[in-house]
Parts: sequence; C-alpha cells; structure tokens
Amino acid sequence: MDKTERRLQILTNARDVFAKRGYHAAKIDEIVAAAGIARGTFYLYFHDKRAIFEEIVDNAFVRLGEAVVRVDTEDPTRAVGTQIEENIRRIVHALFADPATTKILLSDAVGLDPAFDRKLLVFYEAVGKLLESSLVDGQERGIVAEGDARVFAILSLGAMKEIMYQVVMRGLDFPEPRIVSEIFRFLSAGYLRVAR
Amino acid sequence: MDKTERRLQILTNARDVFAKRGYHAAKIDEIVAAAGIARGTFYLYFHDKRAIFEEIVDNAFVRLGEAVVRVDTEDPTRAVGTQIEENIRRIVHALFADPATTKILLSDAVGLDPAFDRKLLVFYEAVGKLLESSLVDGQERGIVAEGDARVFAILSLGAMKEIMYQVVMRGLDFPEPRIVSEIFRFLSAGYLRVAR
Amino acid sequence: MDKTERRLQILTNARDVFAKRGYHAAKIDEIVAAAGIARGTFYLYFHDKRAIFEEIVDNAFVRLGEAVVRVDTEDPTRAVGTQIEENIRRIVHALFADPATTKILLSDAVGLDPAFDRKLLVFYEAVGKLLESSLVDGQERGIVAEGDARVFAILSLGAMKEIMYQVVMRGLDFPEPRIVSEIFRFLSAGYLRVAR
Amino acid sequence: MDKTERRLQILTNARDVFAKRGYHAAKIDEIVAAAGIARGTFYLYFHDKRAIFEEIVDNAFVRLGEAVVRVDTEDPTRAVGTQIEENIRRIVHALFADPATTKILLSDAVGLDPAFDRKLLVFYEAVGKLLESSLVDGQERGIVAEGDARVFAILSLGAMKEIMYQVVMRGLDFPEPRIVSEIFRFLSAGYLRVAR
DNA sequence: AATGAATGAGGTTTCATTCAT
DNA sequence: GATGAATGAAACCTCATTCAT
Repeated sequence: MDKTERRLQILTNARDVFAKRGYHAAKIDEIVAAAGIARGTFYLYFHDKRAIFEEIVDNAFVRLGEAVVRVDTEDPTRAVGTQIEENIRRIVHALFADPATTKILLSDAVGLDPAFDRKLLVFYEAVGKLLESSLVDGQERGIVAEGDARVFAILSLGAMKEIMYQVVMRGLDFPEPRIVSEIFRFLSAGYLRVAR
Repeated sequence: MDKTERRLQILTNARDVFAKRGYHAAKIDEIVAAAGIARGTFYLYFHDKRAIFEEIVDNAFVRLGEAVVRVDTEDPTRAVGTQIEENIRRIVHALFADPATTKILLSDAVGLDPAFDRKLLVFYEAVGKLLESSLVDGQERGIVAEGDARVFAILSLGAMKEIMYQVVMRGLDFPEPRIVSEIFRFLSAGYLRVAR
Repeated sequence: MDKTERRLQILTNARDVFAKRGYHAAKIDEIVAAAGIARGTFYLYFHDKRAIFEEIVDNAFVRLGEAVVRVDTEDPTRAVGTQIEENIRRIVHALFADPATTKILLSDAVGLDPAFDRKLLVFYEAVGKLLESSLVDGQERGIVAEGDARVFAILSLGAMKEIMYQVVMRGLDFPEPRIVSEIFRFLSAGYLRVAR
Repeated sequence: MDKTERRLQILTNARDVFAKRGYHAAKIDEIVAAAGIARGTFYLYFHDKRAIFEEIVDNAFVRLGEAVVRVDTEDPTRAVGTQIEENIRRIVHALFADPATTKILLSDAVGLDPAFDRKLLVFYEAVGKLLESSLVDGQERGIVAEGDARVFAILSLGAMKEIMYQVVMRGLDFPEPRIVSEIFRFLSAGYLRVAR
C-alpha cells in the first residue's frame, strides 16, 4: 500500500470516528484501531490530531467550493433560475455524498476553539461573498429582489445548513431532489403571505 | 452575598469564559479566577463543569422558549404578520441581550458530544414543532404558502440561527430592528424572481 | 446540652459512621449530619478527624484494659480457671457491648498508617505482657503448660480477636457465653489429638 | 523488558510501597518512582490504584490457597499430625517468604472499605471451610476433640494470623520452624491446665 | 458557642505525542 | 517505514479544615 493510499485510509477512518464521537471524544487509539495501523504510524502521516481534523474539513471545503459555480446571468443557453438550482443541487449532493463529513462540518467543527471558528467563518464568508456578488449581479438584472444582498446570502446559507443539519443529525428522511426544490422554492418566494 | 447571588456570579463568569474559550478550552481555574472564588467554592454550587454548562444552556432555552408566543390567527386586534414579527423581534432581542450565551448556544454547545447534540436537537425540535403548527394553522387560513410546513420551519430556524451566528461570531454590525425586518422580509417573499 | 454531652453525642455518631464506612470513607459531613450539628461545631470539640478517631480507639483501649484483671494464683477463694474465664468473659462482654467500636478496633483501625499501627501494637503488647506475666506465674504453679509464654499470649489474643472479628464483620451468631466457653476450652486443651 | 516482566516490576514495587505506607498513604507517584517508570506507564499496566492492590492481594490468596492441602486421614504413609504440621509449615513459609505482602494482607487490606472487607471475609471463609471439613473428618476418626469445628477453625486461623502479624509488624524474631511447632503445640493441647 | 460558606492542597487519571527498536 | 511501549503535562474534583458572621 503506497503512501497516498495509506493516508487516505487513515483519513477515511478518522473521518468516521470524528463523525461518530465528536472531535474531543475521538481518541487517536480508536482512529488507529479503525485504520488497522499502529499508533506511531499515524504520526508518520499526520502531524497531530488537529492536523488530520483540519485536513478533513479543508478537503470538504474544497469539494464544496468546487460545487459552487458562479451564476452567469448573461448566458442565453441556461436560465438563471436553472443555474441557481444547479448550484443548490450540487451543494446538497456533495453534502449528501459524504454524511460523515457533513456531520463534522455542521457539528463537530463548530465551536472547537477560536482558531477553528475563524477557519469556518472564513469559509462561510468566501461562500457568502460569492453568493452575494451573484445576488448583486442579479439585482442589477432585476431577478433578485431589492435588499441587502449580504443578508440574503447569510439567510440562504443558514437555511441550507439547517436542513442538512437535520438530515445528518436527526436522520430527517428527505430525498435529495426534494430538499433542493424546497430550498429553491423558499428562496424564491418565502412562505408568508401577510402584511405586518 | 447570599447563595443565589453567588450562584449567579459564578454562572455569569462561567458563561463569559465558555463564550471566550469554548467548552473544552475553558478551564475551571479560569472560571473561578474570573469569579474571584476558590476552586472548591465552584464545586459547592455546581456538581461539575458539565453541569454548569448545561445550566447555562438550559437557562437560555427557557428564556428563548418564553420569547416565542403562539400566533393567534383569529385575534382581530393584532394582525398575524405583526404577531409573527413580534415573535422574531422577541427572539432576536433575547439573543442580542446576551451575546455570550448566544455564542455558546450557536457555537460552543454544538457538537460537544452525542448527549449534548441530542439536547440541542430536542430544543430545536420543540421550537420547530411550535412554528410548524403555527404554519399549518396559517396555511388553513391562506396566509402561509402551500408546502411542507416542517421544512419551512427548519429553513426559517436555520436562517435566523445563521444571521445571529454571524452577528455574534463575526461581530456583524446590524442593529436589532434591521435584522428583524430582514428576516421578516425574507420569510415573506424570499428574494429570487426567476423561473427555473 | 452541655459540652460533655455534646462531645459524647458527636463521639457516638462518629463511631457509628466510622464503623459503617471505615476511616477514609467516613466523611466529616456524614458525621456532623448524623450528630445534627454544623460542620464548624465539630472542630470546636475535636481537633481533627484523626483526633476523634483516636479518641474512640483510646476509649476502647481503656475499657478493654479495665476488663482485664490480673489473675491471682494465690487467692484461695477463686480458682485460677475461674479467674481466667472471668477475664475472657469480661473482654468478650466489653466487645459485644459495643459492636461498632469493636468493628473499628478490629478492622478500621488496622493498617491506617504506620503511626496508628504503632498505637495498636503498643496496646496489644501491653495486654500481651499482662497475659504473659500471668502465664509465667501460672507456669511456676504448674497450671500453665511449659512453653514460650509470650507465644501463648499472642496466639490466645489472635484467637479471641478472630472470633470477635467474625462475630462483628460477618454477623456470626454466637451467644456471648458460648464464645467464652469455646475460647476457654480451646486455650485449655486445644483440639488436636494426634502425634506428629 | 517484556510486558510480563514490566508488570511484575511494577507489582513488586507497588507491593513494597503499599507495605511501607498503607493503601491510602501510598501515592502513585511513589510507586512509579520506585519502579523507575513514568506515571502514565503505570496506567498502561493497571487500570487504577485499586486494581493493582487487589491483584497483589489476590495473588497472595492464590499462593496461600495453594499452600493449604487437604488432610487425608486414611493415608497410611503419612500420619495425620504430620500432614497438619505440613500445612502449617507451608502456610507460615508462604507468609514468611514475602513479608511485604503478608503485612499488606494482615494490615493494609483490613478495613479498607466494605467491598474489600468482603473479599477478605470470603477468602478466610474458604480457608475456614476447608479447615472445618478436615476437622469434622478428624472428629469422626477421634483425632479431633469434640466441639464446634467451625469455632475451632476460626480460633486456629486467628492464632496463626496474630503470630504472623506480630512477626511482620513488630519484627518478632522467631524462626519459621519455631513458629510452626508452637502453633502445632498450641492447637494440640492448648496450655491451660486448670479446671474452671 | 454555633454556623456553614469558603478554601486550596493534593491526588488520580487520561491521552496526545515521542522514540527506541 | 512501522511499531507500540513509554512519557508526562494537564485537568478535574474531593474533602478536611478555617473563619467571618
């Protein structure tokens, strides 16, 4: 088994243990037992416990980042709405494809410590900024309502995070397409039909 | 200083330390130093570290629970929209009133361990159920769009959690009323004006 | 309630707690709760935990010491055998009269620490010396077999300690007179009827 | 050094520290210092302080149990008296061979707490039962005096315990064979030659 | 004299990390 | 490269004792 495979094997098992136990309750012992390696071997591949956890999170960030594609409001071949829906679909799909990592992202990595909080914030800010600029762009074209695009971005992100959190933590049993369409509908029209 | 005051003093300082450091990095030593008491005194008032943390979270749950009032769709004196907005306002206000606890709720208490995760889920489920039944009620009266009320509840909760998370973690500088009206608007109409 | 009574009340309750839990597991808290006094009050009457325990043991030593009466081999009115039996009877009676203290003596006070071990040894040595000198006296009068009187003393003491230990620890249900006569018989004639 | 040796090394040093200080005053720090290992290493081999102490006591029980051999009253090649004496000899020898453990057994393990008391009682009861059945057997053959065999067993056990206690605690300087013969003589004929 | 809240020394145990083999 | 025994820092918690009221 070559270095890369071995790394991946450790990474995968660590991910499962982190997802099952949470960061602190995940012991190196359990990770190496799951990976079928000796304790010392772990440290040949990862500097420390924190490092492997960060790598798991970072990889997830990369995968999620790749799922998000800038909406091209001028592309005549693909409707803006479709592009947005595609984005949602890809993100939801990436999260569904690896529930253990999703759980880590939405639960275990949260509130680990100030440094990690920062890392999460940076990622969410990056996603938020991307979304925000798309929204601003959309506002100029009249396909996004007037209002603070940054707030829209935050609220949208939160809505998506929460439903995935429920799926992963509670085992909420919704099929992917359903979740995608619900989110899309929610972002499109909200649900309140009242005056205040 | 009587027992109740002393308890409160410890509770308050512990809350700040937890908010600053996160659960695990918060050391009993720092809490007692902040409270200006001896280590032993701490254990006179709280069984252990976990207990005081739970108490902080439970108190927050109670306060938040009290902030939520069932929407009365038949009250002719208060428009439904106003009642909903009032709810949002009260919740946001409760979270704003104690940012340290809000940070604990939205960050430190998350992913602590499976038992605590369950506690959070139970609370969010209770809030969700309340919201959901209001929404179903609203749907019958035509003031809430057709669709899965449970999903609406989850998405709404997530949107609110996220914006408060940003306020508390990043210091997003939005005044309370602004946040309230943004959320209301978001829930009312979403922002996308596109077909897919 | 005057000082002496209060002291006695604490002493009695402490004795029961020590007997029930053993020295280390007996907490000052449990003692004061049993005595119905405040924690601080305890220290008005006893210097520390060790001191009250020592006092309990010392009192027992005094009572037991008083139970032992020198055997007068020249008294024509009381047979030596009767006098010895009387001694055994008084000792056994004293131990039976206060099972809690007996348990403390034979169990809790044992192996507490080197200093306390010394105290026990000193007491047993005093008893042993007394017994030994009686035995030497008896040997001169031909009513005690030849052999090392010191060893006889030790073996006799051990036999008595063990049967009382069984009575107190296991609840061996033997009536006092039975125990007295069994011991007497044992010391008189042993039980083996074999050559080696 | 392999695992078994290392365990033994820790066990031996712990035994000495327990014997020197008593259970509670024996600190893990002193044990590991004596064994020349780090604190953590101790916990690699033993679950906790209690566990290593129990193991020491249990090992002693096993060794002592092995020393006791059932007396065969029908063996024509070995006189019953000789067999009994052999038993005493083996037990005394086992206790002499490891004075530190003997001290632990007769002093430190006594009155540790109710659970441990129970353990000791169980062991002494097992030995007592064995002895008792031999005595009953002996009574049927007329080589043991009439009387309560159980009481005989208890008294004999106590006599042996006490003399070993004196040897180990006070450094009573009696050679092994002397102790064996004194006990045998004592069990055979007692020492009182009086009527009551 | 009585109280009981406060103290803080001290000990056990855990577990991430190192390093000799 | 792999191993796993060894390390030791670090943290929680207990509980006998003190002392202000």
